[in-house]
Amino acid sequence: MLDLSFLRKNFDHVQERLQVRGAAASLGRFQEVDQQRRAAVTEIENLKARRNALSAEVAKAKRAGEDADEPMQKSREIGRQIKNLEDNVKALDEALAEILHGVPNLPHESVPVGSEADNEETRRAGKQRDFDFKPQAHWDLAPELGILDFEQAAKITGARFAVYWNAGAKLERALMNFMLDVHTREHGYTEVLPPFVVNSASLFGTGQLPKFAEDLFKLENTDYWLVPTAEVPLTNLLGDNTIDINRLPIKLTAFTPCFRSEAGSYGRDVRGIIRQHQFQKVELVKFVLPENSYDELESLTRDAEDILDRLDLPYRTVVLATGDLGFSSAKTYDIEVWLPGMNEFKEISSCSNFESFQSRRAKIRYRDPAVKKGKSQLVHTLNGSGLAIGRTWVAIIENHQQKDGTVVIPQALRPYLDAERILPGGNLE
RNA sequence: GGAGAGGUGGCUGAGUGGUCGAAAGCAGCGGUUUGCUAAACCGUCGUAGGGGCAAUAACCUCUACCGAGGGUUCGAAUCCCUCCCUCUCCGCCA
Repeated sequence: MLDLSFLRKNFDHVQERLQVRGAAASLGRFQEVDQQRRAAVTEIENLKARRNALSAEVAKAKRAGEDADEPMQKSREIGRQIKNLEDNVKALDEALAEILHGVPNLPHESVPVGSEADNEETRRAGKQRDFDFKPQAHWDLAPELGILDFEQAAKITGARFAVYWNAGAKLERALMNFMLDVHTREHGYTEVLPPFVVNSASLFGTGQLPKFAEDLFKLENTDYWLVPTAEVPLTNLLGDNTIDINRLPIKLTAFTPCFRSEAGSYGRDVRGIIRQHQFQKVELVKFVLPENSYDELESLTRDAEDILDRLDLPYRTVVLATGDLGFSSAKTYDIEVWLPGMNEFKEISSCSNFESFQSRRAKIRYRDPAVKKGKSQLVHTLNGSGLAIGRTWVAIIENHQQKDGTVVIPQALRPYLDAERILPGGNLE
């Protein structure tokens, strides 16, 4: 959410910045509604001031044992006027909120202008292997190895779910532990295990609601939703809070499953486990001082890339162009891992700086006693996948597959599996 | 699931219809004093929105906020209704 007074004072500038991300229309009738609302609010407040004065008169008269019919009569009349106006303001409030909640964040000036085609590669690392055989896609190789099964998942649940067997399940668990260990022991994140179910207020705080409800799973007859990402519980963990400046930056990491309805993506990534209704992820979230947030975005992205480096997985990092940015983000790096079986780079992490877009919604502030009389200010929030475990699983299977149909486990992961290789039949060796 | 007790500022906690944005204490901030640590004393101390005003400074002023939302009333922290949350006991359960 953008700052209301900033928006008022810099309307043309905001309009311009929204234009470059293809959201110029999102402001709608903002100015008109805002003006009407302010006029009505001022009128109500004036009436309330008069009513309060009259109430004081009533109180005074009654204490003195005098008659108070006249001010009571006047006050009652004003009360009626206020009631009428309040209905009007309520409607205008709702209209304004609807507009404001639907306006995406403004792109940072360093973000390339354009569409997805204008995303710019900022880094490339790891060596893409030369295969002396045709590498298989994971949706062929993994079921062949007996570590991944779609038919039984379809039976017990439905499409876009998978069952992991044997070494497949262990690999997923090993990746979870490996990622959490690296981030907590070496990158300075604090591990959290949050609820996998959140309420509407939390989803509003991070920006999924009200606009993207159709992407989520909601539990029937409740205000509960399955988390689409740990970003939601982690970011809202500090919601409605004023943080002491000495505690910043706060860096959190969590493992959670993530649930997404994938409405509107029916034709895409239908094979394999690239796009599932449930996948596991280790998430990184930071709360930082505004002046540091872009440095923090760089280091957060490095923290995510480090996992790929350690797993000998080739990748490239791209900065998303304005038109490809997510709703809440001011700047995003996508990390894309190389998948030789699928023969393409595939997003495995998305690292974003939301500036104050989320903290304004979720009310996450900090106080600096040295500045502005210690008035509280909004923190900047960031997050990124560190990493999506399912896609990392795919990357390991596809990149480290051997001609004989086995998969070599990367060195860094061996202590977690106590094995070097996945054999046909889904066993470890 | 059943019974009961509660939710008030950064914290503790008073307040059952008007003079309450809210006592008191603690913490914080500014100062005075004592040779240090520490203490004592004085002062100050919520948030948000609008207007004065051109200003994201100061000041003045109005409005709102005592878990959330409705209602009663000239007037609500206080009375009524609904919901949420916390605690205690019982039941059930991993």
